[in-house]
Amino acid sequence: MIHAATPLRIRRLQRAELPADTVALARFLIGKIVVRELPRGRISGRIVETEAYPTGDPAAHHYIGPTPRNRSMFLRRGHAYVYFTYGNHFMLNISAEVPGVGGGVLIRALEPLEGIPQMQAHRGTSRLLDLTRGPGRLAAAFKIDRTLDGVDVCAPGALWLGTEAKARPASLAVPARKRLASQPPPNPAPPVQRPVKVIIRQSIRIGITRAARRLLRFYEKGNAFVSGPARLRS
DNA sequence: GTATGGATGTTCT
DNA sequence: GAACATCCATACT
Repeated sequence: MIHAATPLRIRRLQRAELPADTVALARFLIGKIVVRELPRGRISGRIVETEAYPTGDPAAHHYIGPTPRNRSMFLRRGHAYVYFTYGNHFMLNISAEVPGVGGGVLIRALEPLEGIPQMQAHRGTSRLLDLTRGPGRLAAAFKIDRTLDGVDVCAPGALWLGTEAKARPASLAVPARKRLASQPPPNPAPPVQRPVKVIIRQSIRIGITRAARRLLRFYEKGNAFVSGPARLRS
């Protein structure tokens, strides 16, 4: 695959940019960025795999109506729904519909961008491919737990959604020597290798039993950070 | 590479 | 008591 190196600049997504539909949002979020602000620094990762849990889906936690656990999925689109499952793992979802209507997108895998040493510490492994491949792993790497349930991810704070900003044209860039010494460069992240062309594919969802045949999983074809068996990654 | 079983805590039947 | 939007170690092809 052809790759090109570009500097990483992230701008926050506005809620108006998010499609007002769960399935459309699941597709839209592929290639967008999850940003976690922590005292020791920023962690970020590019979304490479999602699953839609749309309104009326019997596999979705919101299917039974609002409860104390799932109420965040009834918030206006762009809020975090974080829950705990299998006795060990937190899962990060993004609410997707209008207030009072249940809908969510599960973030299943990320490609690590910034803060990799912190992710390694949180996960207890140095293996890059194991840091954020799978919903439980990425939540651990990003230190995501119940305290982030209900957070607005379209607002500044501990957890938000971003997208890659276009590199500033050289003619408009502030020369480094004119910056105050105390101000860091706007984007301290190193250049990131990324595919020039991203192909988004669709499949059945992973790990569910109800409505198991619906094609509501989206992933970046061939990306090494996508979870699941090989036939659901290619 | 794929397959299987155990561990864990919350929610639901 | 069972199920669960999972992970890990282990066994095997």
